[in-house]
Amino acid sequence: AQIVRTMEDWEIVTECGDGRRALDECLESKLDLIILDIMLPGLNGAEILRRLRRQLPDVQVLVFSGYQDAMLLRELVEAGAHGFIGKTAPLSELQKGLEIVSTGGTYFSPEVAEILRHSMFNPAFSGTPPLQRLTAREREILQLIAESNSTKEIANILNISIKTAENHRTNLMRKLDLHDIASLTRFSIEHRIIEPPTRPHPSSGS
Amino acid sequence: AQIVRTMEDWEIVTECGDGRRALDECLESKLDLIILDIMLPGLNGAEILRRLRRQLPDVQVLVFSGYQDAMLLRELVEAGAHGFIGKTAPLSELQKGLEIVSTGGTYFSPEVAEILRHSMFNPAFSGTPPLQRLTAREREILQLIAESNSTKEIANILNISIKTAENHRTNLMRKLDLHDIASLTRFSIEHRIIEPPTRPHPSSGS
DNA sequence: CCTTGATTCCGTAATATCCCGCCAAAATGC
DNA sequence: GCATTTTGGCGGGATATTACGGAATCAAGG
Repeated sequence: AQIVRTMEDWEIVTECGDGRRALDECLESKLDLIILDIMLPGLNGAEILRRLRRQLPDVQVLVFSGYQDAMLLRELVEAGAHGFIGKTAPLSELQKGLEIVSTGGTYFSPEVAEILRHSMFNPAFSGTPPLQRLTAREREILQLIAESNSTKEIANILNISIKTAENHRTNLMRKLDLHDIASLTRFSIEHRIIEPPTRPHPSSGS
Repeated sequence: AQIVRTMEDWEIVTECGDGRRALDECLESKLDLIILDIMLPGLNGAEILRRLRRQLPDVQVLVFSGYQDAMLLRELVEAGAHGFIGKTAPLSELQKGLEIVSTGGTYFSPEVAEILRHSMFNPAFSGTPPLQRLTAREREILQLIAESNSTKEIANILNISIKTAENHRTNLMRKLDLHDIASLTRFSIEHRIIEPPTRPHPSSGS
């Protein structure tokens, strides 16, 4: 996650690869604008966004991601993103997005906006997706499970008791109707809670 | 899996969506040529190929798949595939492949052959990949684990005792240096042992 | 202000499963 | 024959999973 402060010029303040740390950094230092990279281990971008919104309702957030499917975009918009830039977008778009978002506007790159418009009138998106039925805490535990953390490790990471972590897992399993870790892992990949595993492909490199 | 018998004309004999059943069908009915679709639940195509080779060394196998990365192709060639056709290939290629393979030859579509040639001289492929260090049985158990089967269920599916299934799992976990189900699931997706989960994308359909 | 609802937190208990050692016999393949 | 694989067992600790109940917190809405 790259965190940018905008005073008179752009200045990179922090850059960290862990979701939970990124959230803490955002909350501590009072920023006006944040460029959020999703797909972070420990706590994914959409989750960071939801929490940021509650505690810092005024901060502007520009999401920066390599994936841009309709579900993910809707999730980010509902979580309060002010803009979205694909990782393949040219630098000019990033600059434009930064200017607009920093002045309180919203900016989505053209293709992204098109996807969002389509999804608005798609009945397939009318029902609340099962992922949204989970609480923030449950989504957090789900990601940690899919990242191979045991219940004890999760409890240590979140500073809660083992039993609490177990209860959260029980609840999210019931809500998702998934009752084993392999299913939760696949579900997390499907719904972009964790990074989709990519097979090493040496034939196209080096 | 589509199984085709070639007598004078092409005739579709069986079509089944389960890997283990497909293997049984192949072994029972004596075929000359098999079109094998990989990525089957229960037992993936590469695994079927390895076993087919042992019991039916003379059968011709044409692999039919949507994925065509270098690792997967090498795996299939080593397992004894006589040909490979991508799912996006035109019907003419399939026809050509069928003719060549049925007469004892080998056919790989042009792009696929190119990928294979490159991989031959790529040092990244020199070392034996960890997946190959597993035995056939261990790969089978690995897939079933990643498909959310419990140890008891695996034992029932394979008609072995629970303890045996546990031993296989223990051994494969040690060989892969992965010690939890979430890791095994992600590994199986990376290495195409199970279907890579794809997020439903309603904006492009119906 | 107070209540409601949701969320989060913590606990006990019981069962099932996982995961790890150790071991050994039968089948298979070279 | 010999190495590998596959099969099976005993024991035991750690963890997962479920079910039950209770209490503190917090964000609204009456």
